Amino acid sequence: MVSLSPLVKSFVSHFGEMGSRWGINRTVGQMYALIFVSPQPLHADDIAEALEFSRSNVSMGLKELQAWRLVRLLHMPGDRREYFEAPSDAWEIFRTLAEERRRREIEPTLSMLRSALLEPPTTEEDRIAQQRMKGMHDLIELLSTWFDDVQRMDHKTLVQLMKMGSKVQRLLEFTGKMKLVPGGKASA
Amino acid sequence: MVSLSPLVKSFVSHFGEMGSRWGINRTVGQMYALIFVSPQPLHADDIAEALEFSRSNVSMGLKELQAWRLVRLLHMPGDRREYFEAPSDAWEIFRTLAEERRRREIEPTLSMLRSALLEPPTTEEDRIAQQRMKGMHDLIELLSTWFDDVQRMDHKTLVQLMKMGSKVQRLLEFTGKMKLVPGGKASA
DNA sequence: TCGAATTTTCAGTAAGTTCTGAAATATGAT
DNA sequence: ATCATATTTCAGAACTTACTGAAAATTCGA
Repeated sequence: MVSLSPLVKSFVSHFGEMGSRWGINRTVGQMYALIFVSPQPLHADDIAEALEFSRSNVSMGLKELQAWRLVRLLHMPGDRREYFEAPSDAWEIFRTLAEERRRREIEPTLSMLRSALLEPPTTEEDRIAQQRMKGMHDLIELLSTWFDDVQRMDHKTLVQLMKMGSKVQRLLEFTGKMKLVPGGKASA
Repeated sequence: MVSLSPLVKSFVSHFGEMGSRWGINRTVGQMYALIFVSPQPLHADDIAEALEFSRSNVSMGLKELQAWRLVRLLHMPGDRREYFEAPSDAWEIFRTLAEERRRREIEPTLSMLRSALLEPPTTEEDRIAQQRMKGMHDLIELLSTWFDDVQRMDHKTLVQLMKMGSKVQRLLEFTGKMKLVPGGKASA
């Protein structure tokens, strides 16, 4: 794969742009995109050549992608270079991204908020500040445990649920009249 | 408010750190945190003084926070300076953030993918690349419309749903046996 | 309309980050 | 153990972004 098709080129460069809006940098975004669309696993020199990056930059980038768990390292029989591939199942990618972002961004914030809320407020200002922090804390925690739960659901159910969209509201209203309630157990 | 309490200080500086992991920069993150916990609306000089930033930096930062719709501009009677406050309802903030990120990050990617998928593939490589792009496109679209729907749901239902977590799965299995199906209408 | 108060713009600099090439290190076949 | 191949590290260069102070523009009361 010495030169990229226009299709792949535009995908790769879009990921470059977008990558920098996320924490990931431009070249790392491009590397990921390239690995993602590649039919075979790639090794570092493939990537360096295709994207015209220095070999060392590719090495760093691959380290970062591994840290995000967005690429998998593998070996080809009779070749001692390291090859990389990206999971092609979009759900798996989404879950990985969500988990990593949560670990890096949400958890630290939650623990900061928790410890801030333990401090006894000394002034009226602090009391109000804590009140707002509590609102933020509670929402983050709610979303966070919900996400945990949802991740454990099976794939098909999740799609079914999403496709229902807000129709689920009617379902809840309806079952609210029965014994199936949050925290309870289904029974007709 | 000439000096910040330790409580507010640590909240503000945490948001500084975190801000830079998001697209928002350190000082803008701090400005937001300060406005968020402040009992009263603040004007630019308050912020510049409290955080020791230049007045012009504060002006830029406020512009950015307004662009993100994270702060609201308001006026105090008999004072022509501009005051800013942040919505204190965590749900509202979450919704705003989600909408803005979607507009800035998701939509452009979706439209790039859509146009990439319209190209007739010329090589086997491109065919595979498009297949992967399609997986990504479909997931993003599913999540995206789902999010739209959910946003339209009322607040209480949403909390109820989240608190159920994966128990919703049992509910779906259960109602699957009745006439309430995705796309259909509830009926006992 | 003038002028004081306030906000915005912008060029220049400071700070931060990304990328490279060269050197160092690691790996595995012989 | 040696050598060829592959990967990593790292100091500095190139680039990008953030921040400031000074000047310009805007706003509103008198």
